[in-house]
Amino acid sequence: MANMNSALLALADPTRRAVFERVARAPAPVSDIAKGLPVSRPAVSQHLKVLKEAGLVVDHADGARRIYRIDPRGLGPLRAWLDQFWGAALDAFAADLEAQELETHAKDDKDDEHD
Amino acid sequence: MANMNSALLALADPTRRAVFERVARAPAPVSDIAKGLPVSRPAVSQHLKVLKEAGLVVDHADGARRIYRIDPRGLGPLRAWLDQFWGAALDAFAADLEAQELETHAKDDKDDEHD
DNA sequence: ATAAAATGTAAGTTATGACTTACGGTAAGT
DNA sequence: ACTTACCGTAAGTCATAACTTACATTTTAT
Repeated sequence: MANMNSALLALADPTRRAVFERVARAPAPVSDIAKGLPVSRPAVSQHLKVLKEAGLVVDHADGARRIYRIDPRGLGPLRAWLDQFWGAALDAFAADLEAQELETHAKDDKDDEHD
Repeated sequence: MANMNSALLALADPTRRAVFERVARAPAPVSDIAKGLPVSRPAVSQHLKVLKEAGLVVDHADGARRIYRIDPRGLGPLRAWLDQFWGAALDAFAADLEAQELETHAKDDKDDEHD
């Protein structure tokens, strides 16, 4: 998949996000990742599978172990989606909100309005 | 709340993300938002409540209606969290991955992983 | 005053997913 | 060859959350 939807779904779970952040700090085998987490090793394997299918991590064999590392490119679609609302929308929001609040106040304080 | 976790949780659901995108296009009352979606109006109300608690939308009364509009500032923590991995990590990833693949090739050519 | 419109919430149902233990397969050590 | 370590997956349990209908509240219109 590796689209914005799968990345969002993957990162929404706190445990899985902890796995992602751990892998982001340094590449590590599954057992090491599970060491610092309050869930079992198979649970970590399942989380890594979801992260991998979302394009957020990559793995490679190292003997009997599998080393997982972050793939920051998987965050690209999500970041692009966010930027849709971040730039111009932020400025527009401030102006719109202010104008809207002025209207609301004018309606609320109708006993105090003049002109 | 209005932290990164709540924003991520809120935007992970496709229906709720559709509500968010609809509100982002233009402020609208609940009924109008529900018009273009395949779920009931109360469902939209519940989604809007989650989005509001995550700081992603704001609402104000307009007679018997409530107008919802996007609050792009709610995306701030999420964006900041993403940038943790986006900048330097992206460059480091390319170099690390290349080096790692060289090691893998040098040791053995049994790489069977692909997207 | 009554009715209608717009919305939020309560209650109940159901699907999904996060977790566990158990098991099978592969690689390394003795 | 046998044992140990590392890992992925299957099966089953359980909590959560997304949805529905029903109801209560507030505002507007007749």
